[in-house]
Amino acid sequence: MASSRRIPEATVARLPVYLRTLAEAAEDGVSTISSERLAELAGVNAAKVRKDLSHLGSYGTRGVGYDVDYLAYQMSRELGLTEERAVVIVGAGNLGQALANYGGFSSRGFPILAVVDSDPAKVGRVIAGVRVRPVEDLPAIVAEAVNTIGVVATPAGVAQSVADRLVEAGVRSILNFAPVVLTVPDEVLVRKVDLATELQILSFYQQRSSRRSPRRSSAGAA
Amino acid sequence: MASSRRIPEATVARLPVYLRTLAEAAEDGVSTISSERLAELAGVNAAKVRKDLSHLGSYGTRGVGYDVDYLAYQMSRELGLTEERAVVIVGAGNLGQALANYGGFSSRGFPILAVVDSDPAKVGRVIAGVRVRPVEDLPAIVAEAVNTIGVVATPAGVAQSVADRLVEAGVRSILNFAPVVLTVPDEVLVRKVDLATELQILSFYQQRSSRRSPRRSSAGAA
DNA sequence: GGTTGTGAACAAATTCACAGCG
DNA sequence: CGCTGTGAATTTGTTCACAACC
Repeated sequence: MASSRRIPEATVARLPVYLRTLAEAAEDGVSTISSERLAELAGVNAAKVRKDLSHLGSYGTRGVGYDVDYLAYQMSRELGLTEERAVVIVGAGNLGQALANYGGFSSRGFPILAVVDSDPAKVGRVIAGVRVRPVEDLPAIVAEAVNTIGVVATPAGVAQSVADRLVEAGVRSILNFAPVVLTVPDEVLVRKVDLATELQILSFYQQRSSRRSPRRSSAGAA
Repeated sequence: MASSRRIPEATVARLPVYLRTLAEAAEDGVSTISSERLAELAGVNAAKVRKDLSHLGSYGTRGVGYDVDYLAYQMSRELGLTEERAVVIVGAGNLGQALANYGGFSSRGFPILAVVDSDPAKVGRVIAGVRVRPVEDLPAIVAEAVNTIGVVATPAGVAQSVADRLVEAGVRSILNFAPVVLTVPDEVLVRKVDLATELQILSFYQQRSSRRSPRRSSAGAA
């Protein structure tokens, strides 16, 4: 038995992928899935899938595979998705609007609590069904829900001050889209998504590939 | 001497962060920087910075540090940013529009060559200064430039067919925002950005933090 | 003195390969 | 027999600590 706690970081990063894959399989009417098949759909290798899942517990059946619904449930629970979560987007510019309109947050369990902006001209507009509120409302907004995640979708220049306000308002997790390293207290969690960085990484591997593939492409089957 | 080729994947992923940090330092008039200072600004540890930079070559001066401009230049070169690059965005929905309007691509060396969409209603609109063109134009668009990177900003359902068309049109690198695992030939490179995934990862760590910090937060100094 | 560059020690992650179980 | 779960082997990445050098 190895269901004990402390799940490796690399595993945690893959759980959402497995979860999405399982949801798709369930929609297709699949009720049982092998590590081999799950690996194929998730674009990883089967041994890795088994090792990853073993960190959650022994939810498979030898000779059979994993029950899709049960595994998905256990995974959701492990990811904390069974608890209430919400998102507040700071910055109603292009990116903030896109994130609000992008259905993927709400549909995957992260309802958008509010969008705020410091520009009075933007306050009052309605984006994705929610009215843009002033940044000053942050403490009140965060108090409205538990476990609220702050999304920083502002220009780089103001990102740090926005982060400070989020922390002050009680936010403990931040998803940062601004190309800046945020400084926050130890107990606050930050993850960064930098779009230009991703392009630059692609650029690196692109130039040195005539045949060499830097183990990043998805399994090739047609 | 350790300037020899084959840069570790983990290092490559950090180079863009160093590069951005160096650019900021240069703007602030800094001409020389130590690994210690660069590490602080980039939010990593100094030994790691030195190890990372050593993979590029010996560009530092003992007792002094690194020449900001020179190091930035070497890094750009290594990342292939001195060569012509361009981006074609597929999908003129919310995300596609946001990505086009988001200045970060163009300003960091990835001009937007075109935005395409399969919806005739969207074709012809002007987004971020470029007219939306029909997907059928992809081969012509890709032929207009070298090393074009395709950005998939479509709903999940059509992402794979879009990827197929990009590959057919000659694209060798794809940045995928759709929550799907794309299947492409081995020589094509794919990187995925999944926004909901990021939230789910935050969610995982959020629930189990009362004091424990999962080594993800940025250095805390105030 | 100060800072790089790097071997060596350590830690994390991946992959192998197979025993164990249904 | 088939597939999971996992120890052991391997690979990759991080950190330490210091000699080399300006």
